[in-house]
Amino acid sequence: MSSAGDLPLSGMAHKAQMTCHDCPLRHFCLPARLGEEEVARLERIIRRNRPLQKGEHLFRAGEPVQQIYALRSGSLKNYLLDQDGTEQITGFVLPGELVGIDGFGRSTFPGYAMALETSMACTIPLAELEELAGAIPNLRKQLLNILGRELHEEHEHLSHTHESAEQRLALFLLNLSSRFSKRGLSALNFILPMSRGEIGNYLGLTTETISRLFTRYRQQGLIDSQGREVHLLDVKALCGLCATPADTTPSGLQAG
Amino acid sequence: MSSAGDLPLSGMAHKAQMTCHDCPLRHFCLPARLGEEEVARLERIIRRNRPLQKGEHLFRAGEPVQQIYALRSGSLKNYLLDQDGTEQITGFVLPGELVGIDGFGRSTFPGYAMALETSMACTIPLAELEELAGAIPNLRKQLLNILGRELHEEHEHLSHTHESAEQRLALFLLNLSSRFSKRGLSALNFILPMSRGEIGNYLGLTTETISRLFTRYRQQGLIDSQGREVHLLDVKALCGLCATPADTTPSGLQAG
DNA sequence: CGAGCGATTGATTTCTTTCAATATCGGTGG
DNA sequence: CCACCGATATTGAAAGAAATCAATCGCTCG
Repeated sequence: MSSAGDLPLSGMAHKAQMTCHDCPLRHFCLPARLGEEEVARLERIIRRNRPLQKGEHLFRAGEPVQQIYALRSGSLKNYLLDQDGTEQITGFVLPGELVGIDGFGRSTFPGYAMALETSMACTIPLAELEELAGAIPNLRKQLLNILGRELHEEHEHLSHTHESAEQRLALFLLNLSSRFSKRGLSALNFILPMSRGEIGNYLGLTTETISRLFTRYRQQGLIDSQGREVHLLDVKALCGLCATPADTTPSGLQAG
Repeated sequence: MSSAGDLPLSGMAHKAQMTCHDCPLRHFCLPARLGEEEVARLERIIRRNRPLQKGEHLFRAGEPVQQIYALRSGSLKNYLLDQDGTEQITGFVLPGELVGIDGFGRSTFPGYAMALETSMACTIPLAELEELAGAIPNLRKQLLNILGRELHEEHEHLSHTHESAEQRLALFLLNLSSRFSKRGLSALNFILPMSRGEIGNYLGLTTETISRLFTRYRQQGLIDSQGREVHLLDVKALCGLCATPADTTPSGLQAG
């Protein structure tokens, strides 16, 4: 396995760009759409955190929602704990994405955000953000955009729920690939920040199933992989997996 | 089967309350948190639509996002069409809920909204709403609240993806029950606005599985049902189903 | 160097789907 | 008013996909 292009996410936005203005993720993040002067106003309310080590929490369920976060570097998992203490991963966060937005309208966070690797986040106080959103139309718009997009992605993910394990994992890999690519990393060669178990948990499958699928993909020449290192060899075929295998007649459910 | 308390959703907010001020759903909807004068300002930008008949679309994928909607009465399903034309239901909308919010940040709606029964919706022009959200802090806050809550509910739903069919349907019925109840309808006796097939589609199960589960629940005395009419007979047991089936055995009453 | 978690692989079981055959409901038109 | 129609719902039997149970391997970390 070569390792060309396998830059870790933790390397992103690492240098001392402590301002949105200089942040390479600026155009995906909250400051997108903002003019220079507006960015400066946003920057003024944002604080930076010390880096999180792998396994550390950015926040936990039950903590008061006084701020949300934007991930600068590294990666996180969001998860809920159901009543019997089982972890349910609801999503993975890459640099430039907001964290904690499902806490809007609640006094305390409903879930957890844990670093999958060394990570840094920007802290955005909620009261100040809401106020600023009143004053800056483009910030308001961007906030709604992010929420709307997030909601739609959730819907898409949900709509894949009933597909086969094979399709779901292919979709997952392609989704990651596209997100890495948007951040200037290789779309074809990357290192998974999460374990097989975490992928399975997220997709509603077991560790064993994920492992078997990786093996099968490898045997079919769709990917090459070793541990968390993944190379997409045949993106077209992976896409093909995601589409419905055969055209099954969409029999029921038609309303007029 | 008695039919006490089985008020149809289409009866809600039916009389000529054409203002938010007089709308019984006001406290769940966008105007929650707003003072009298602010409600009046919101009202001024809202239009009412002609009623939708069952099967009619409130909007379709690809239509420009110039407005969102709030459901006044009746019920809708939201769905996506995947590339091979299969319908994927992403949610059901009850009175007082916003529709089309996953269109924020897009030029066109990603999905469809179709009436499950005769329904009425309020139309909220997006440009005006965004502007008003700039001027009214509580409106801004409520908008974010609704989006945040929606996102969280989506996460919860997602986190149930890997549970058994039995658990998922129980969760679904209890969720509906709670939403009906919040709207002043009976929590125990209600009429499903959607078909078995639509429930299955939403939950990632087949029509047959849903049908079998209804039969099983009925045999176990958990519910009584006939067609779309449902009576919850043993809410506690239904809740029990949702909790982990595993070794949380309170007493040995449960037969394998 | 040992311990332990994560990954892989195999065998078996279980649940849900699929295929197939009625049954029932709601509406329509004769 | 009643018979008929299509759509929806129910039920059974068989097939299939993924979970579960179980064992091994490999790597990282202390």
